Amino acid sequence: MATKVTPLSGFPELLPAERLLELAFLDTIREVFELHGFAPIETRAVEPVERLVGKGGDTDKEIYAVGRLAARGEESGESDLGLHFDLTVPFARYVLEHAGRLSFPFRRYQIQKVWRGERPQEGRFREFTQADIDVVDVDTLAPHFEAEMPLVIAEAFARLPIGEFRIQVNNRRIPEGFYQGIGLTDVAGTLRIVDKLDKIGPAGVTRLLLEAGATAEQAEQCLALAAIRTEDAGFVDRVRALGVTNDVLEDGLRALAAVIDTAAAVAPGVVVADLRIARGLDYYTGTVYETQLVGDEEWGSVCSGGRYDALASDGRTTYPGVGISIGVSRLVHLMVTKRGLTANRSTPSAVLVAVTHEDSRPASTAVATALRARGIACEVAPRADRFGKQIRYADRRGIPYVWFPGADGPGDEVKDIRSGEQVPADPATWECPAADLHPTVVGG
RNA sequence: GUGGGUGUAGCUCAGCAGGUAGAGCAUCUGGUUGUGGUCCAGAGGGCCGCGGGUUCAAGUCCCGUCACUCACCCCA
Repeated sequence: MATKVTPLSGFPELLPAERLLELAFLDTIREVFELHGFAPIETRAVEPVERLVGKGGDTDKEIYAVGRLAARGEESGESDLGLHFDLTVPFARYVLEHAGRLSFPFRRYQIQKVWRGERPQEGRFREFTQADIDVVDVDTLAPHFEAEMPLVIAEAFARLPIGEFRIQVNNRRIPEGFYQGIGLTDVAGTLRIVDKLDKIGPAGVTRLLLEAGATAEQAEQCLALAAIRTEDAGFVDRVRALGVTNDVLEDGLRALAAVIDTAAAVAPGVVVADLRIARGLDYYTGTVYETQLVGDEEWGSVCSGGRYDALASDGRTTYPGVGISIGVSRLVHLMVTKRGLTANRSTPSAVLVAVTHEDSRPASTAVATALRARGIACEVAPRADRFGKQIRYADRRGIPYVWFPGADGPGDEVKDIRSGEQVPADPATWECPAADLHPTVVGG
């Protein structure tokens, strides 16, 4: 039965060359994560719904429910399951479940799909991949981990062909204490409004704040705070100059200054204090991160996270943590569609072994086996077409070399179809140039 | 969930005073009988998203519906 196929909005699928690009990104990310000693884990795709709800604010209603078709309408007694919408909530559950077998502080990385049922848009998907690192400890978490997270990301991003980027850091206690200090009680609501600053500008934010019940002076103070952005701990004096005193505020200033001082010493200019950012899910309690690509800030954040002190608790023991997550799908999608990045071929094959005649296919297969034994990815031509077609088969896929087996015994030759150069070669000794061994990232 | 836009060939799109479906690219074949890319010639390929209505006649007008898309919300 021929059913018309249509794309599913928000569930993107990549072509081979794009997937190879994504894999190249993932390889780099994983390598850097492991260089920093993060241990790999994977959690199941589903969690009991009651564990997911209430953790991510408005994401509650975006959770995908999962159930057996046969369970519909029956009193199954099964607990309701939902697909996880991030990797932090499942990780918190994982820590509680396996605490007895883990060593703390526990540092792990996790690269998996997550699902959110929100309306898709450019660079916003319903199914996407996150690459997440977190550190959790028992009862207390040393503050230096909050400086470490963005530095690991900075190292990974520096190895990716994505250009310049800025990791913006804030501490939620700063706006919280500040807003309280000037008499605003709806901290979350105010944060949400101020967060729109980039989109609607100061006048728009002022208008919304006034509508929310703030005075003109309070709105002005909010904007003054949000305007502060420094590459070092200079933000502390600028906040103090606003004349607001509050213990929570002071606490936040101290914490953020510590993160910025540490980060600035290692990666100056990459990690900046930006007091307007407030994002992240509801469970963040202190430091929060957000990352933008320089020149393409309107794309939104491609990496964010923060510190959470109460996400994982069994009632007796609390496991505070801090983590940060790369939006791999968004990053790759934007690189492909906006910057023209892709892989230089649509298959891993470095060599196409031609088939002279169907009768001699075993000889071609033997060549391929010899090449593979030495780590050279290759495939055998699907048909014993005339050589022009076999070369075209390779050309269409970006395969750089075509191997022509000799008629009888020796006499093999390999052709670089880009240059046209063709030389005698032996499958047991031929060296594929390192640059051609694997697909590489091109474009941009 | 709310509002706007768009649904025609694999892809990008044209067609609209209502009169039995087009272009470019891609694919395939041949020129080129075992060495590609250029060029030339040709071919295949469409319930014009779906359902209903108006009409002698609907890809074209009307209504509905679904999908995609942009914005809001929220977020990687």
